Amino acid sequence: MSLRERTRAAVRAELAALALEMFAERGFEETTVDEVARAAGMSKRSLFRYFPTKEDMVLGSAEAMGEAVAAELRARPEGEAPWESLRVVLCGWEERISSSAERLARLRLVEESPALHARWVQRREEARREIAAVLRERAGAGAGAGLDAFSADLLTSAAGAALESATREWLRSNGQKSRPELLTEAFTRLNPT
Amino acid sequence: MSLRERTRAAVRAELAALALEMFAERGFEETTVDEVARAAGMSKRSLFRYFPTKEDMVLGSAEAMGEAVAAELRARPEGEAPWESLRVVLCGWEERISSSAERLARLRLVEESPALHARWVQRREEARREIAAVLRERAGAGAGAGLDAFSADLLTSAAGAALESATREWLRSNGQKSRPELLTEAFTRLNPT
DNA sequence: TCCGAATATGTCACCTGGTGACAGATTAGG
DNA sequence: CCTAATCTGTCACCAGGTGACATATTCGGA
Repeated sequence: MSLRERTRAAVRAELAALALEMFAERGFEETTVDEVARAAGMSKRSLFRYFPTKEDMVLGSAEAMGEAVAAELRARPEGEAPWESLRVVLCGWEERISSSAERLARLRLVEESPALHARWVQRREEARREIAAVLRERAGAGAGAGLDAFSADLLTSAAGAALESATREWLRSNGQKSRPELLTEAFTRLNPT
Repeated sequence: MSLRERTRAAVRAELAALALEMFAERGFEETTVDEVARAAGMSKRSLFRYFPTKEDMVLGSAEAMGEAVAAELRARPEGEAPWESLRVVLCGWEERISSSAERLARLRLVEESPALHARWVQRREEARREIAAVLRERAGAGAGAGLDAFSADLLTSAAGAALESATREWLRSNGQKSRPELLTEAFTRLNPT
């Protein structure tokens, strides 16, 4: 990575942190992009050169997740049941991500702001599509081989529901409960055939 | 209902039909509110007096559904398992709604336009919250009495996933398959404990 | 039938998120 | 140090909404 790319990424991270702070304090809708820009010492136009939309200042680059999960899913053993694959990959992902105070603030913000939540769900939907495609194209024999579109949709949507419920419960516990455990519990209760 | 309210509702329905037609033809994002307004022979401002947002011209008044489902849910027998209650109510609802060509067009539009889909999910999320509250406040004994917040969230989110998957499969079949049957299938496969 | 009050509409100005275009400042890297 | 790539600000603009105010329409009662 070149120096320019690194500085750019650093500035972006700084801007995201600033924006998150301001949004958490004064509310997402109530805070203007112009205000964030001026607090960061730059113009609205320049700020929009770092983030495509206002929502992205909070959500960050979550589009990478879908692709990564899809790749990990492809690496799972052939015979494994798709639901089990999803559980392993998502729980593993969950264990790797830090459940910091910043994450709590961000998720709370997302949960409370409808516009933000809508964007967030949209992101997850894109990821879900990718993951469903992986499940459909699965090779090999056994229960999880080459799912039809309906089954792939149902399983991935259910996994999304599990994630969502685990997140909300985590928020209710003020970040005290273990996210991986919550997710495992949700996956276990939902046991699609 | 007074005459004014009736005419207002009629005009609203006419406007919604016009908007749906225009959006289906030229795309949702590509069609301006001003264009719809002028096609309807009124100003942008007046059009916005019939619909709070552009998206509502397509989605209509879906907020009534959440409340109605919640009410029906409250009327289910005390001992019934919550998942079964959800299945019965939602499938019953599905059987009552006409699966017309217009509905197909609307759902296709919603599925294809990200902004529209986001709004739609948001609506369903509001309904889900209401329904989860009903499940939590359930009286009586048995498996479904007084669910904790996590269980209520998980079950309602899973029901949402079932609805979503059934809808997408219905769209893939060009409206040929039976929505109630698809929904029943989805509910049966997802069998949370 | 006519009048007053409620309601619908149009117009205008304005805000916010977002984008294209262009000019000038900055800086990486040879 | 020089040049080319990049960053930045400014300005104009678009689309979705909203508030305010004036005007027209229409409903319901006298």
